[in-house]
Amino acid sequence: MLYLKKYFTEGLIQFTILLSLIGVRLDLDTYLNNQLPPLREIILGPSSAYTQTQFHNLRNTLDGYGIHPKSVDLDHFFTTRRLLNQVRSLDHLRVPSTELSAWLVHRDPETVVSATSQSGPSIALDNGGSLEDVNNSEASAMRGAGGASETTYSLSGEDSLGAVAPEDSQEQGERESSDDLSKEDIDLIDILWRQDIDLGAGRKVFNYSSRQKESEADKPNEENEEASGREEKQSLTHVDGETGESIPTELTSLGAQTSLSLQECLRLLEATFPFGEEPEFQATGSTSQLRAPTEETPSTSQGIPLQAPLSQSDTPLDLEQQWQDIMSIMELQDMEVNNTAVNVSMNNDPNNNNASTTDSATIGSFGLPRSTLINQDVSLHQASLPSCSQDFPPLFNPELDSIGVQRPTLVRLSSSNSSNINSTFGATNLTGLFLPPPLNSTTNLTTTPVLPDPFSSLLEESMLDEISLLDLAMEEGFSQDQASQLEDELDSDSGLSLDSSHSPASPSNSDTSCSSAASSSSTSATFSEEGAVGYSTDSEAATAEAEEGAVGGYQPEYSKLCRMGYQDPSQFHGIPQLESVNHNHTYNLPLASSYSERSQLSTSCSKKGRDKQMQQTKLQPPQDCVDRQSSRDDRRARAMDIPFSNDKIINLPVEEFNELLAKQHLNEDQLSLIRDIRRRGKNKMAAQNCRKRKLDTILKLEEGVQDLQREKAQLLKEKMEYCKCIRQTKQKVQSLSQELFAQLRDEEGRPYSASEYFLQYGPDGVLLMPLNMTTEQSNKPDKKQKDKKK
DNA sequence: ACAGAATGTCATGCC
DNA sequence: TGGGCATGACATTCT
Repeated sequence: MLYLKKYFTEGLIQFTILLSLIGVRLDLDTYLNNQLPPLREIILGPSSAYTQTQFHNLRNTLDGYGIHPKSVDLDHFFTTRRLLNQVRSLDHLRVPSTELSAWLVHRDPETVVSATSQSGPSIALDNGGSLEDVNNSEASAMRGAGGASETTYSLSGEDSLGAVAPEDSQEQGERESSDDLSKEDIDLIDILWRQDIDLGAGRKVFNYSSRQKESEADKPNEENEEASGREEKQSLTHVDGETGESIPTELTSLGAQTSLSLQECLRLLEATFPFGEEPEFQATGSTSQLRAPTEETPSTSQGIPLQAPLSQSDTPLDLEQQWQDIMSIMELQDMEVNNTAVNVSMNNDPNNNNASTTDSATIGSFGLPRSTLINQDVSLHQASLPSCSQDFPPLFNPELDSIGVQRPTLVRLSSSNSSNINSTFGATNLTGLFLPPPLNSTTNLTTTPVLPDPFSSLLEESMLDEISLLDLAMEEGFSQDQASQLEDELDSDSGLSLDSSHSPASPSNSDTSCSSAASSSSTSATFSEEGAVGYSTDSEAATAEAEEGAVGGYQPEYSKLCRMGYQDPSQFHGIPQLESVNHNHTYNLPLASSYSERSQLSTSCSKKGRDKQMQQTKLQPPQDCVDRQSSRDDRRARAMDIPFSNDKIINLPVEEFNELLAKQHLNEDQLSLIRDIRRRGKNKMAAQNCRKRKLDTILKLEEGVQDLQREKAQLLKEKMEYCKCIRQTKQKVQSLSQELFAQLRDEEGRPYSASEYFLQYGPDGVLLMPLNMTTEQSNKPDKKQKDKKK
């Protein structure tokens, strides 16, 4: 009797709620018409997840507000429960409907007993009809204004779910084959419809719904479900008109539809599916379950009804119910279901991220702060899916998606009770999305370990990457500048900052140009400069060229090279290579040419040098700067009246030089001077070449240093990338390990304690090892071996 | 006047 | 052995 009282009281409360809803009805329609489409688009989206969410919300709202007692849902609900029990007996299936019934369990802790009866409520409302006579109860509900009574039923059902055992015992009589049950349900529904008609309710709806049942095979409306939503709504409204109760009617219809869908779903589960692996189920999750039936049922206007609840889902009652739903789910369904959730998330098509986004968006549509929403999601997730702490990571991690396929296997390994029906799980997730923060806080009370927020994890990872790079750079002893430099080098292929002027290209050419300008009398175009005059001879010219070509990078600064003023700067054309070897070796030049050019080009006459030169050459000051510009050997040669040019003296081959000397009758001093001039000249050129080579060597070394630095930078970059990759891999492995561990269940379906067990990876796969067990003992039978994920 | 670079010269060693 | 080259060291020159 206590139960009856409770149910009755509750029925009254719900009835009141329905009345209030009636008053709002018009607004509701408007709201639906105007805002549903956008909401739909925002919340639902194109994916199956959309339907899930919608249906879920609908279900919630229906439970809270509006499953009309008239609806056959009640009857079907009981059937559903019965089916559920059967399914449970199969020990590998979790029926989503269970969740539905569970919603109100917590809401009315007292009614826990309810399990004892679904009939209880019916009796209370309906004048104590037999508990099993759902029809009567429903009829009474109709009379009473329906929604309340229906809700009561649902409550009872939930209660029953909460206490499965009693429920089972009471419903044993009702248990029959699924086929029989369906027929029976139809009959009951017809009875209810008749009663409703008597009450003024339109027969259309009932017939329609009944038709739905009868024509489960017909699926014409499946796809039209959304499109026809409004039409259906209209029809529903029309029915309401008949009854005179517009809203109730609609609600009733909704409830009926929902119930039908649930029943059908159950039937489908039992009859059609082996309860193991219906792809659609796994793919769509709980919602898919719910949705599938609805689609099959031609009738209904799920679209609209669903939407209506969505719009109203903000109400505390819905939230509370959702919360209760989650709680009940948590109680009723273990981690196994959670595992299925993973599948759901994994199977949510390639748009896992989108799915998550959609969820958040949906939440946002309900006016909840986004941040809160996310947290909410997390907390809910934790609350409802304590063992699924790692569900989201795969959801967001594309790499983990591949794992999802194998998850079912893992689940099976972990627990024999695992069910392939993920609907419950999915529903849980969805429900969680809509839970308000306060509820979440309470949720956390029941949660186990804190689960990582998927978004935060993503951000964390990305941030870690950046930070790690910096850390790595710091570890390498890189300063900011070096780091930035590294960045630049990494970005640009031309990391070499060497001055192009350092290029060792064709020094001989430069020499040539310079020399040609410097000495008109030089016999060799390749090396006519005074210092190089010696190479101007045929035999030596080639040698000189080759030698200088090998030297290559000698590049004194232009100003310095030309400071002697013999060469016309314009001839260098700014070519760095040409700047080499511009020294004034006038002593090699013929006096005439030397003098002439000096007079033209030389502008600077150092008094000191002039004096020195004058002293050395003993020339008279009046001979001006020409003498000053001349080299000492030139002056000496002039002073000694040497008949040859220094150029010839220096550059002639030994044989020719000797012949030349032999032809000329020179005294000892002259011969000595000529030999010294030749020696010094050659030594001068040798010195220049030597310096060139030295400079070239330096430049090459510098270039080598640059190359090494560049190579170092590249290696460092690679190292950083590898470190990053390793770090990411470690994180993934860790997350996967946690996820896997969280999904593991012992024989009793309980999760393993992280303080007692750990996962060990080996060539044969993943092993669950006790912490106190050493690696050596790892081969003992008690450990469980898992398939490798990857 | 001085520093520093460029250049020239010498001495030396080597081929 | 002498010529030539390379190079270090020093001196000179120049800026």
